[in-house]
Amino acid sequence: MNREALAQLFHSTNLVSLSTANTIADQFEHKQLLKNQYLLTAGKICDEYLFLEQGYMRAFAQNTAGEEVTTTFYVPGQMVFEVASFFNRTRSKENIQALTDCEGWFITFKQLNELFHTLPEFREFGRSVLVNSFASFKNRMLSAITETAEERYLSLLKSNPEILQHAPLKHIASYLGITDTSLSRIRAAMSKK
Amino acid sequence: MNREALAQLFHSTNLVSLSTANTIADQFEHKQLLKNQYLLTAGKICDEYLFLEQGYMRAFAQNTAGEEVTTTFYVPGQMVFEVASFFNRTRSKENIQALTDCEGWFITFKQLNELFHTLPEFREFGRSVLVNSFASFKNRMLSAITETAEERYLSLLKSNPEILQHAPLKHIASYLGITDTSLSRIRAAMSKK
DNA sequence: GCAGCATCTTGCCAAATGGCAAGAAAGAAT
DNA sequence: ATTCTTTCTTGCCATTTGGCAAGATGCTGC
Repeated sequence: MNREALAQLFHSTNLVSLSTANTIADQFEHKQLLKNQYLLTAGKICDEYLFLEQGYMRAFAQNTAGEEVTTTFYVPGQMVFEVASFFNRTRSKENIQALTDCEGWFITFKQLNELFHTLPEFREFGRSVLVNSFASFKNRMLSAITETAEERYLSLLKSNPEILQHAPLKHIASYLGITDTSLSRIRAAMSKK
Repeated sequence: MNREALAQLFHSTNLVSLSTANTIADQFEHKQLLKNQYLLTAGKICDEYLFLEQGYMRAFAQNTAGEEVTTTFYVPGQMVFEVASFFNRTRSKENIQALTDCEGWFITFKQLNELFHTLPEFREFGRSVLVNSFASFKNRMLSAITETAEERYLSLLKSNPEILQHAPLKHIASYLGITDTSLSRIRAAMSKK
């Protein structure tokens, strides 16, 4: 993908005009990540606002017991960054890692703010990214506290089947809030139906 | 509380100057809610951006099984509104209700945007509200999928003990993702220790 | 091809949580 | 004060999920 296509993508959200989208896209730099490589490690300040073009990524944190918990899976087309660390300039509690070889485009916090300043339209884009990920987190929260593990697995299967091809079972299990053992059993039970 | 005190509060976030805070506060209108009264009902578009000055509120949604699930508790000092509905101008899936008699100050979506436009500093305030609630949702998500019900109850007890005084058990239970029966048992077990 | 390691499955049993229903306690309305 | 309603607790048992360990499968590097 080239910058022109990137601009098209920004424009296709209907949040910015094509000329604005072009100015924005000009600021982004191309980025490649190899499988297992980190975009962000815990303790650092997230400074990259990445548009994921190809590949799959995950964010994970350590819970109080010290176990790795996958908090988010990223698929192509999404913006990848750690919201709190990026905007509050605080040390991230999370890591962001490539599940497969990845390609994308990123800008830094400084650049993002400059764009926000010179192109107020772009703020709408930024806000939209934030609001939408907020909403999807709330939905996941709701499903986490009201649905069974099997139901949550089925939702994921429905909404993001590609993830299952690219992430090992244990990551999916921790994302769903269960152990890999339980997930394996759930799959076994489902295949018997 | 008067507008001057409200301005002080905005200013004390260190995100806006005192004069900006005054201009902002001038736009807010006072609001009173009686216990059980709704600020927002599902199906409507959230159009009030409310600073909660006194009292306690909750947001709740219906899960797929049709049961009420409390998604958020609000305590004095917080901004109360449904993020996705307010910013995307979509019908809210959630209800926001007063748990006790409440007082606060609100502006509409239109006013908020005008302020964002005339006082770019205020955008920082708006972004901060969004980013911080995002972060706290993520933490709750993490605790929802990795901690036991008892641990989650203890966290709530520690972080928001006032809530327990003002919300009935069933709301707290659904917020924690368990039944009121289970929560009652957890409390019984704890008091025996 | 083979050693070594990570991944996935399965059996056995334990712990956590839920469902239902009865009753106790507390509040609200008259 | 009495009644009515909501809230909270408890007993009995079912279901869901976890912990541990063994084995099976598959991938990676040499």
